Amino acid sequence: MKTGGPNRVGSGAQPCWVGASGPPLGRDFFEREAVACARELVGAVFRRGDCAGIVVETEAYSEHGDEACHTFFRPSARRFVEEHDAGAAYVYFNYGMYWLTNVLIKNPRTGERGFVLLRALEPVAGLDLMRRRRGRENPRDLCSGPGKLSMAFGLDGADHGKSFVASAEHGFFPSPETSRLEVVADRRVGISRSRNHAWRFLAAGNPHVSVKFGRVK
DNA sequence: AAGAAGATCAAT
DNA sequence: TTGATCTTCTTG
Repeated sequence: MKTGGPNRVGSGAQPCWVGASGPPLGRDFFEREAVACARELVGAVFRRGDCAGIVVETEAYSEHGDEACHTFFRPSARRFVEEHDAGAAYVYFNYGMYWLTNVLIKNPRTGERGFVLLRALEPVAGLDLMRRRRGRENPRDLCSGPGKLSMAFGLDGADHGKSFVASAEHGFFPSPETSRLEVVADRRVGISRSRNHAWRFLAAGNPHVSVKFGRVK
């Protein structure tokens, strides 16, 4: 599919964007377990402004039984979980250089809470804007990592605390890819604690992931 | 006040 | 493999 801009298609109350096949994911999608949300977000379309991409890699972090989750060692993260609703953007600055983007997950029935880290997207709209923001040409260099995709989509501290439940500004949409893609689970990337959990989810064989399946040390 | 660690990236 | 770069949290 050739993409020049954010071609709005379809009609009616719910707009559909490039690659989207239905209404945006609502709050209830994020009111479940983080691991299930992370797995099922692979294949969805994320849109923000004129940019959009298919989610091809995510990671789940859980408040309980997971020492890699920020809530385990950051009081500010625990406060964030208390003060925000499911679907809120948790955007933080890492290594003094990059913003990383998460979605807050809260299950009101079980009380389980956690995050889904967006690790890689396959760009489908707004590529020229992404190229300008990233200073790179190759589509594979635009969103193939959590720092890269945040930069490509212009996500930063100003988005921290905003809701990712669909708005005029941004949202997640189901896409035909959701059912077409094969999703595989692997160990998470770049962490030192709780590395045993297979909570990284990838679109099998997709060239836009940050680290290929099986390549985590 | 100072130090260490950290969910990364790009160049060498 | 290494350097860049800085916020959050802990310790003294």
